Amino acid sequence: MAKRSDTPAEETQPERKRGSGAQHVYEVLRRDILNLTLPPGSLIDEVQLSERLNMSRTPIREALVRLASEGLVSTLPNRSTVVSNIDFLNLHTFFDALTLMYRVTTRLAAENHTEADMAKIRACQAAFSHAVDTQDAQEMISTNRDFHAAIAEAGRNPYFTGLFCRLLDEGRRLLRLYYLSFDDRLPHRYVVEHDEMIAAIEARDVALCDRLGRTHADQIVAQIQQMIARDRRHDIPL
Amino acid sequence: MAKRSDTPAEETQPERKRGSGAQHVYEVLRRDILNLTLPPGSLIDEVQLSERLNMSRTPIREALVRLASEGLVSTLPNRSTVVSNIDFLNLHTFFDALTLMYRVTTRLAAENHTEADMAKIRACQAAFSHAVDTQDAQEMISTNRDFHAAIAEAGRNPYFTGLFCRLLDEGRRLLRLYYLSFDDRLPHRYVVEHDEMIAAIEARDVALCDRLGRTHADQIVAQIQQMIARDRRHDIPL
DNA sequence: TGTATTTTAGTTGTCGACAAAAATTCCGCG
DNA sequence: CGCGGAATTTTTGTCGACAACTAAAATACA
Repeated sequence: MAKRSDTPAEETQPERKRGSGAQHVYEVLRRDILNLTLPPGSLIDEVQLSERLNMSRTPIREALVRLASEGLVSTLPNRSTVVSNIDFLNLHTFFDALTLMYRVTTRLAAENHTEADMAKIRACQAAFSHAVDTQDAQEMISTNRDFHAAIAEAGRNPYFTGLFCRLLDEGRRLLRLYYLSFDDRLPHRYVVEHDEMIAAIEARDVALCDRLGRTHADQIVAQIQQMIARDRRHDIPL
Repeated sequence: MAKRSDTPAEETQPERKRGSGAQHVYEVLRRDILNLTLPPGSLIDEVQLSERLNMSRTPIREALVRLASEGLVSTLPNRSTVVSNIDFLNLHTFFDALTLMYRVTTRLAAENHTEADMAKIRACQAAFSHAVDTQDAQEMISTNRDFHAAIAEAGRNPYFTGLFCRLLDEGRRLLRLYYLSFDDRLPHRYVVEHDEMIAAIEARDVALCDRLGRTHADQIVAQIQQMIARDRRHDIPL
């Protein structure tokens, strides 16, 4: 495959703290994967990465193992590791899990949130609203994820939070696929729904949170399905 | 021709297949952690392990990274990694997640199971029933986990299956803590409930599966809480 | 004797190198 | 010109070694 000259330059100084090597490459790779800078199916070359980040292959391998156990990359034995591609055939399982987690985390947030949690959630919502105002699609996707992650954190259940964040990241890649140069008026609806969620959480109205979580999930699922359906037309061979 | 490997005992000969080093130590450590052979808080010494398993530190580190990202061990920076201890203060979050996953996976199994799934589930239930008959506590814990994991597999949602298996493993450690030399007549009740679950799944009765999953979870949660409460008495200082 | 500081031992994180396996190229033969 | 197999190249999995860092032991000092 042809090398791309616009690889993200991460030339760090040789001055690095001792334990942070693997952590650093983990964060870099994770960010690039979620931003689709490394599109699904990309081959990850260890020595190329080690040269680019000025470190040995050992910390890179450690980061790859971590990413593999989170499902972000797949490593074939004795073969190169590739960025996991999105399983369009089983998207419904993703939607099922996402919907349930939207509901559960919002409910739990209503029950367990503190004032500090609400402050964080409001800050995330402000960032999301700003991204919508400025029509920044990438920022919208990222801040939307942070908003719901903050709600999950307020729910105080690390098991749900862990699964939900994983799902949100997967959704981040999905949305990024279709949001590359496209936007519509739907995001305003999300801003409104987010505000409703905040109010319901603060009022500790569990039933309302459940309903809002479900409808919000339905919105996003419907949007993604619509995008896929619209995109399907290009797949017809002539 | 590929070389034939003997029984994967503790002391493996230098004859090992190339890619299987890290996998092997991962499985060994995982088994020992879940069996409480390595009790929570145990320090894991890399060089000691490398000597015991006749391999370098590199594959051992890879296995430790994987275990850490699954939460089975915690690795302090520049310090030794220890087996994660059970968070008794936040057990309720564990119970919440476990209950929800019991319900969801059983429901999905009712909707999506095939005949092959039912065969596997029945085989697991037979193994569990046999363990109950022979009063083998360790085998009961292990086969009970496999039974519910098989139901989750039949539900065909890898996100739920992943979280559920993680919870079941955590529960395996919890039960093992209290089942060391103790058993009562409760397991028979589990056999009956398992049979009811199988019937409900096969009948594709989603509502009944939901109810059975919830009550089954309640049983287990109540049992664990009772064990903890009984154990608490010893904690009173005089 | 108790406390602060230095020394020492031990463990982890990183490195470069080497061997095995796969991918690729090269070459002979039909 | 195409194809099968051997040789080469590339990439991964593993190894031993070393530096950085932590914890404990030993020493100095009030």
